Amino acid sequence: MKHHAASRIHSCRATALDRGFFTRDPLTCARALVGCELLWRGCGGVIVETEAYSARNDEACHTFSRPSSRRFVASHPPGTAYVYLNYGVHWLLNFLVKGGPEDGFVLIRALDPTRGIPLMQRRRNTANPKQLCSGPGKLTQALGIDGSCHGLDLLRGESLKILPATDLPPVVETPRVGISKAAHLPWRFILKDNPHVSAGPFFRK
DNA sequence: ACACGGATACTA
DNA sequence: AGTATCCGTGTC
Repeated sequence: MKHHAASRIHSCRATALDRGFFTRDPLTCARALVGCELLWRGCGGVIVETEAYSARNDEACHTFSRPSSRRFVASHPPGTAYVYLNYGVHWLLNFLVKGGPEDGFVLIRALDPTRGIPLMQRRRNTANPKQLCSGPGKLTQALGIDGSCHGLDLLRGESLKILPATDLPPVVETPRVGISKAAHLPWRFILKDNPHVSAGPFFRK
């Protein structure tokens, strides 16, 4: 049986994720976020693709080469949004993981849209549902997330929320996309057979 | 295949 | 100041 978000969006989800969810290692968090529903100001979708970045010995993690990123980890609680501009073009959304065996981030790479679809279609300038959130830059544009969201605490305020998965979804792990360092690590997690997973530059699935 | 575009952290 | 790099997308 196929596992599409649309079959689950009308079922109940419990209250939003707590801080303890992000007080684990980045790989556990990245895998567990697949199937959860991300909400931001009336728009949102089920997370269908994530990547883990570890602050411990991961050359692809910002903390490896960016002092500002290490300061961010030190001065914010787990669950804080880490948003940055990549290639001068696209905002990318991460969440801080902290206080467990190792700190790090989870990059949100793709959503299966569930809420605010007309608004996301306008922001993305396309009606194609598969073009709305099928990539880390696409989903931030669709949701209207930019640098002003950097540092927002997921566990405070009501505009940014993640609701837990309603069941244990089938998750496939693959190498991370688009990085030059530590590219072999299988730290990308996707919802099996979901059509909204990003294609990526190398069409990896 | 390539253009687009800016923050960050280097070198000096 | 100048340079290298970077967790991508759209159009060529």
